[in-house]
Formats: sequence, structure tokens, C-alpha cells
Amino acid sequence: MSVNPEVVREVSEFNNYYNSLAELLNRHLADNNLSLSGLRVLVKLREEEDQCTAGKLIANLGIDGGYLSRILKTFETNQLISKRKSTMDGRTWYLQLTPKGRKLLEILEEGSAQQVSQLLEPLGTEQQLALAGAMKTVRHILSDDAKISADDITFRRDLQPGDAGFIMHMHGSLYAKEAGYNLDYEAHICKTFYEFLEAYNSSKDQVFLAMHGNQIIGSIAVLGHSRYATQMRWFLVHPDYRGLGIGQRLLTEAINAAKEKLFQKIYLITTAQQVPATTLFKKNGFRKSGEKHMPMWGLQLTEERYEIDLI
Amino acid sequence: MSVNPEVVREVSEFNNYYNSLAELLNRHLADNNLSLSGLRVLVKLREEEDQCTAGKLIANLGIDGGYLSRILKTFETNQLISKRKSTMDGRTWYLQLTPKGRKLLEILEEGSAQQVSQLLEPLGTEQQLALAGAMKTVRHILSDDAKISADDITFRRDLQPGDAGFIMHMHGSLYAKEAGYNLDYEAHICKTFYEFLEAYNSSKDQVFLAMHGNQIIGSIAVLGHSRYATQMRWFLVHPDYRGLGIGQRLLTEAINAAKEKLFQKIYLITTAQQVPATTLFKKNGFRKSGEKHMPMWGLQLTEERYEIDLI
DNA sequence: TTTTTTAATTGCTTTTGTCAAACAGATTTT
DNA sequence: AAAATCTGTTTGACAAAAGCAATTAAAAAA
Repeated sequence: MSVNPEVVREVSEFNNYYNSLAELLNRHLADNNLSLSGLRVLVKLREEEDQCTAGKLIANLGIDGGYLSRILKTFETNQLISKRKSTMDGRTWYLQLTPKGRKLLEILEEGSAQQVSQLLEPLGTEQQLALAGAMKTVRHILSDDAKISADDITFRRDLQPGDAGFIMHMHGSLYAKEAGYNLDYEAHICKTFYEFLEAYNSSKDQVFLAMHGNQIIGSIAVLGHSRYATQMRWFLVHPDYRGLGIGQRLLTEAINAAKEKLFQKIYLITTAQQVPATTLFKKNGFRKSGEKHMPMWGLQLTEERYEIDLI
Repeated sequence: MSVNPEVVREVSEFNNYYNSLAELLNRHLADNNLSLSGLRVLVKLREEEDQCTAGKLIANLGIDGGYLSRILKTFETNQLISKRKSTMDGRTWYLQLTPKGRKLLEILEEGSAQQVSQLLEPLGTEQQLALAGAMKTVRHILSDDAKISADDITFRRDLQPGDAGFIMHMHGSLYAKEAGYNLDYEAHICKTFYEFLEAYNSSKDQVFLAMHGNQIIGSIAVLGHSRYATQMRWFLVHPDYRGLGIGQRLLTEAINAAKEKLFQKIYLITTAQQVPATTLFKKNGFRKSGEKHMPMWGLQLTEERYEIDLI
């Protein structure tokens, strides 16, 4: 993949900037006679719990072996870690934090939190949240193991100001990018929201949102259009968050909500081109009840109607 | 300002993570016999151009005086910097980079860029952009001198998929937060967009967007409702970007567009509570042509109508 | 003028980190 | 099975990075 020079510049500048900041944030380490490397070792040991060897630390942290050996020795004499000889290989030792080591880490983290708090103090609530979000993004893009997991996702069932607009935004931009729909599609979505908001009634309508932090990353809704039938709409999961089961979760919630509200059937309109979505619909008991070829959103598409009976 | 513990956690974790990454990114320094402190000194010297003293470096970089003195000495013997005795104070020296020093910095930055490129290589284009954006955000929130300037803002006059939704989102969430409007307001905005998108005609309608990167941070539009009059709508600048003259710029563009399209007047509807906006309208020649007290968006508001004649 | 303060330097020390050699257990080769 | 090789860890020697305290010289204050 080619590299954008603008991006390189920003990353370099960021690195430059962060180097100064890091100095500030790591100042408290010295108070506990710990080097940055020492800290990283302790953190890693806690992470690996019990199955960590010196070699693993060397490989993972990129520390020189000799230096590490000394670090570990002082840790041992200070009773921050304990060693346990491997039964398989007489050369290797399994390293683990002692309660004292754990405690120190906690103290360290407390100190770090204090430094950070001081840094954040002058910022407004929103800026703080924006900062956390941006940092999470950085980490998440750069590190393999900071991948978003399903645990990071929360769900909301109330519609707050700004939500509708954002869902429309997601639909407009993502369908344009992924399926090539034109502006008409967003106009259509806008119309559906207009109709919905005009007649919003929580006893028959239900929106679900998948959130990452305070960012909407997925949506679905069931809208009671008659006594018996409810329409499912706005089913979408942001591409960065696909494959985590969020779509299924939203769909389940929507179906359950429709059942709870005693609707007899759910129907939805989609296009044949939305393969992953239609696959999911079928897997959840929906069946196709109609299709129609027509020009839509600047393309030649096949509009499909799916339905499911809820008893 | 109180500090959100979730944010503290993320910042701490980020710091932890970035410490490892920094090691990687700063590895090339050793190739040039430079410590991180040394680099920071050089960078600072270039920044300050000519008026930098050792004291200033100590204060700004937080380096120990003795250590700095030695760093500077080796820099001088390597002809990376030159000293010039102050005429005001016989104790202080003004430090400046020599061409050789400048050159070294460039080489260093080239090396850094290479490291960064390697890091970015496996990422997709979008991820790279997202990364740069997030880093910029971090820097921008934390550092005083990375404040956004008017130069960073660009303007766009086309409406792309996703834009409408995002403008609605901004209106919904910001007016809720800043003015306490309820969901009805977003429904209203949605209605205005619905009407607009149904009958969009570029010969009479014009949207302007203020952008920061690829993020919409301000908007305005003039919508030709009749042969003679055009309505101004969706005038909003995100709070993080106020005070940079973006509002005025948008307003000017909108008025000019209305003139170009040969409309005779512009009118707009707002509320008396929008003091900064109405002030700007008046300053630009608008006059109040009506007002009406009424309950709106969950509050008791005064709806105001403003007009301006364009000859 | 004397005293105090301030900008920078120097001497001494500790901490941090690197490199190469050594060592001991494990694995492979002969 | 003995020798050779490889691997995980330790040790010794050393260099670089950084901090602390005392010193010097010019400036400012008393």
C-alpha cells in the first residue's frame, strides 16, 4: 500500500510532540526507582500472567537480554516478581508478579492517573471525550491487539438529538462509498426519517443503536406502520465494526422488540445487492416476498421485500 | 473542570502503548549519535530561529542545565550550532543552527519519515487518513500552539452523499446541547432537508460547507423559494471552530451566491436566543422583519425573521 | 560597595542501556 | 554416546544518558 506523505508528516510531527509529553507523563516513574523499561516489563508480566519467560519479554519488548536479566534480578531482590523453574526446559524460568509487584503497579498507575488528570484538568468534558476517542483510534489502527472487541460495543434504545442526523449521514456516505448510490439515496433516507420523526410513537416504534464510546456505529429500527405489521429500517453496521456480531445482535433486538409490541409480522425493503444483509435476514427466518428490477439511486437495482411472521 | 476516569484510563493506556511505539520510531536517532534530548534541542533551535538561549531550552524542554551544557558543547564542536554572545547580557549566548545542523535535522527527518512509512505501509488509505486525523486531534486538544487556524479550514460548495445527514446531526446535537432544544428540532431540520433534497436545483440552491480535513465543521445554504426571494438556512459553525471568522466567511459566500443567482432578497428564520448569529446578520445588513413568541422545540422561544435586499 | 540573583559551566555520580563472552541445559549430528 | 550446535539466560566491561551539586562570571538589588 502506498503511503500518503501528508500522513507521514503528521505522524512524524505527532511523534515529535508526544516525545515531550511522554517525558511529563512518565516523570512519576522515577519516584518509584523504575525505568520505563522496568515498567513495561511489569505491565507485560501482569498481562501474560504466569506463563511469561525472559525470552518472551525480550521478543515482545525489544529489550536487550543482558539488561533485562539485571532488571529482573533487582525485581526479584525487591520481591516484585518470583521465578519458577520450567519442568520442560531447565534453562527457562517462568516469571510472575508477586502481590507486592502487583501492588506497585497499582500505585504506579495511580500516579500516572494523577499526572494525566492534571493534564486533562483544563480541558472541557467534550474535549476530554474527543481526546480519548482519538487516542483509542490511534491505538486501534496501529496495534493488532487493540482490535475492537464486541465488549467495547454498547447498545442504546433511546433516540437522542443528533442521532437521526448521524444515522442518515452513515447511510448516505457508506452506501455511496460501498454501493455507489448517489445523493438520491440520502434524500430517500431523509424522507423515511422525516416520516418517522413526524409520527414517532415509542409504543410502536423502536430504534436501536450500537455505540462505540459515544459514536454511533450501527443502527436498526422497527416502525409500526399498521396494527399488525412493522417495518424494519436503517439496518447498518459501520464497516470498521463488522464481523463482531453487531448486525446479528441488532437484528435480534429488533425482532424481539417487534414481538414484545405484539406485531404479527415484520417486513423490510432492501436490494438484492446487499448480500451480507439479506443472508442474515434469511438466517433469521425472513423470506423473500417480492422483488422488482428498477433504476434507483443512480443504478439499476433489484428491490427486494422480505418478511417474517412472528406467530 | 472535573476529569472523566474513563478518559484518564484511555490516556494512560495510550501512553503505555505509545511508549513502546516511540522506541521503534526513534530508533534511527542512534544512527546519528543523537539522543532524544539532543533531537529535541535541535528541533527547538530551528523553531526559535536565532533568539534561543540555553535558559530557554531548559525551561521549554525540561532538560537539566548541566546535561544541556554538554549537549550544546558537543553540538558546537560538531559544528551543528553556533553561539553568539548577547550584547545585553554577557552571561547569555544566543544559539543558532548552522547549515550543517539544519542539514542533519533534515536527514533525521528523512530517516524518521522512513520509519513512519514502514509503520504505515500495511495500512489502507482510509486508515492512514483516519490515523493522521486522530493524531492531529490529540495534538490539537493537548497543545496550545497547535490551535486550529483559519488556514486549516477549507470550503466546499458541492453536496456529497453523507453531507446532508451530517449537517442535520450537527444541528440536532449542538442545538440540544447549547440551547436545550428537544428532538422536535432535529425533526424540523429533517423536514427542511427533505423539502430541499426533493427539489434540489443547483441553479437556485447553493450549499456551502466549511471543512477541517474531511470533517464538516460549518454550513450555510441559500434556497431559492421563489423567483425573487431566497431563504438562508442551516447556518452553523461547530463550537470548536468559532472565533476564526468562519461564520462571516460562510455568510459572505451565501450572500454573494444569492446575488450571483440574481435574487432580490434573502430572508431567514431564527430565534432571538441565537444572539451571536443575529448580531452577525445585522452586521451584514440584515434587518428584523418580524417576530413571534411561541413554544418551540420544548422551550418558549421568540422566532425572528430577518431580511436583506440585494438591490 | 557589598550582597544576592541569574545564566551557564564543570566535576562527580547514578541510571540506563549495549555488546560480547560465558554458561548451562537442550537438540542435532556424527 | 560423544561431540557439536543451538537456545535461554547470565555476567563482565563499557558507553551513553541524565541528574545533582558546586563553581564561575556577569547582572541586578541592597
